[in-house]
Amino acid sequence: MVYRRTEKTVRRLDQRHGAIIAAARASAAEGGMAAVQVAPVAARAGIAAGTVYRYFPSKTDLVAALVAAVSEHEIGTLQRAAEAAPGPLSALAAAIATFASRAMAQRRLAWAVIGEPVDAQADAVRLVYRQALAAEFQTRIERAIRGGHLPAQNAHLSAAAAVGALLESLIGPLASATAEGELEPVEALMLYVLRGLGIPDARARGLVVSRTRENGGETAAQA
Amino acid sequence: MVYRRTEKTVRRLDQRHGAIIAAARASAAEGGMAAVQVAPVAARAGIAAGTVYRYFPSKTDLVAALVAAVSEHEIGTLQRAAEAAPGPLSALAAAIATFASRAMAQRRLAWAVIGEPVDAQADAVRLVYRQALAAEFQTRIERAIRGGHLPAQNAHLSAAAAVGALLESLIGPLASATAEGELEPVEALMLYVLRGLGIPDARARGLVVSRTRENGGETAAQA
DNA sequence: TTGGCGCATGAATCATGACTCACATGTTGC
DNA sequence: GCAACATGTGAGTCATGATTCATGCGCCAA
Repeated sequence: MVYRRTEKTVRRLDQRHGAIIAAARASAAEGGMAAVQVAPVAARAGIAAGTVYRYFPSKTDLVAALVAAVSEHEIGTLQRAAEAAPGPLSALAAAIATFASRAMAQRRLAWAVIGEPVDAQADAVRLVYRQALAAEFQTRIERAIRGGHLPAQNAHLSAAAAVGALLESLIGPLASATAEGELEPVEALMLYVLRGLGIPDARARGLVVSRTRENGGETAAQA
Repeated sequence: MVYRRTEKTVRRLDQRHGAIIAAARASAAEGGMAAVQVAPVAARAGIAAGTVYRYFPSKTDLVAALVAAVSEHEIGTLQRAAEAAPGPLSALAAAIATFASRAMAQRRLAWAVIGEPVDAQADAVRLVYRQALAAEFQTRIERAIRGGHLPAQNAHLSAAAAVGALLESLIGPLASATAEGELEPVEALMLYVLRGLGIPDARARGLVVSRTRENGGETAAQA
């Protein structure tokens, strides 16, 4: 054989792969999933349209990669926040708060990745993330129930309802009134969600505190 | 002039107009909004594709008409259910229960009309319905707060959160586990939503009762 | 340096599905 | 029955945007 990828080449290819996802991410953050089109993304990444297909077999795969990248990053952040909390209940609250404030900080991107419509293929990937998110909540709800911190309930349903409440009121179409990055709604919503789970006095217990922008920042980080 | 629409003709045209919407509705109920395509809808209505354009200037208008028809019907039903209730709180509960059980009975259609993505144009119409729904809840929440039945809260946000919780856990993508038409989740979810609004003991107060299929039926009714 | 292969290019091709329009068929009023 | 107009038809046109591919360039190893 007369050709083998050199270290340098591999790095360049990897970097380009990342650049394409970053470009897709930027497009999504700007104009939602509808703006994630092959030609514009390629232009943004500084390459030709055809080149995209050297890295992703189809646009669907590109979207899937984008969703996966953002998702993994977000869920990881959320898990770390929860694990740092002292008890099961505050872990749950931390998970919710982290998701909510980060979603608010990047409304458009968050909605594109988790809420907006796409084709059936890509939707499957999105579903995985949505489920992972709900599963994360569900696990912590169950743990809190076992610890006697929450009343008995259908944890699966409650988790789904919490996800829905978060999405709809913070980043979904009904949320259009509040500005991107605003944080007051996050507090009000947390009180709602925690009450729904069975904690009538979350604020008194210190589970919800006025926050400025603890986790809301980190705008341009790559997953 | 030698031609004027006769009563009979007007009726026939109106009926065909309705038939097109019904066909669109059937398509949506079967395969979601993506299945609402001009040619199939026309075939279903027993007419040629071009004829659709004698009744609707564009597909977007057809979708808008479909959404409006379903929405008005649903919101009307919901309002009547609420008004029949004895007090503000049970009116709120009735509105939620009605929406939830009817949505469950027609999951796919409900999701298509209110949740699924479409083009920007049609999305505006959908948003109107979604907002009307949230507004309905919001009004009743505010009324209950004024009556001292609910703690003070951001009614707008709470309404949006309730809508989100309902959509997500009953008919949204995370709901896939439960079968269409099933009603147990409705009860569990109502407890969640009412707790979120500040009613920890909805069942004890008789606001949530085991129901078989009070409002869930009415499958094929036209709006 | 050079043969050989991978990589990049972007104009051309394809697929999908809304929309048009020249023509056919009905309807109305006389 | 007929002129005049409305309504229905569906094959063809168009727009959009993903995907392909013939071509050229650059990197690799001997």
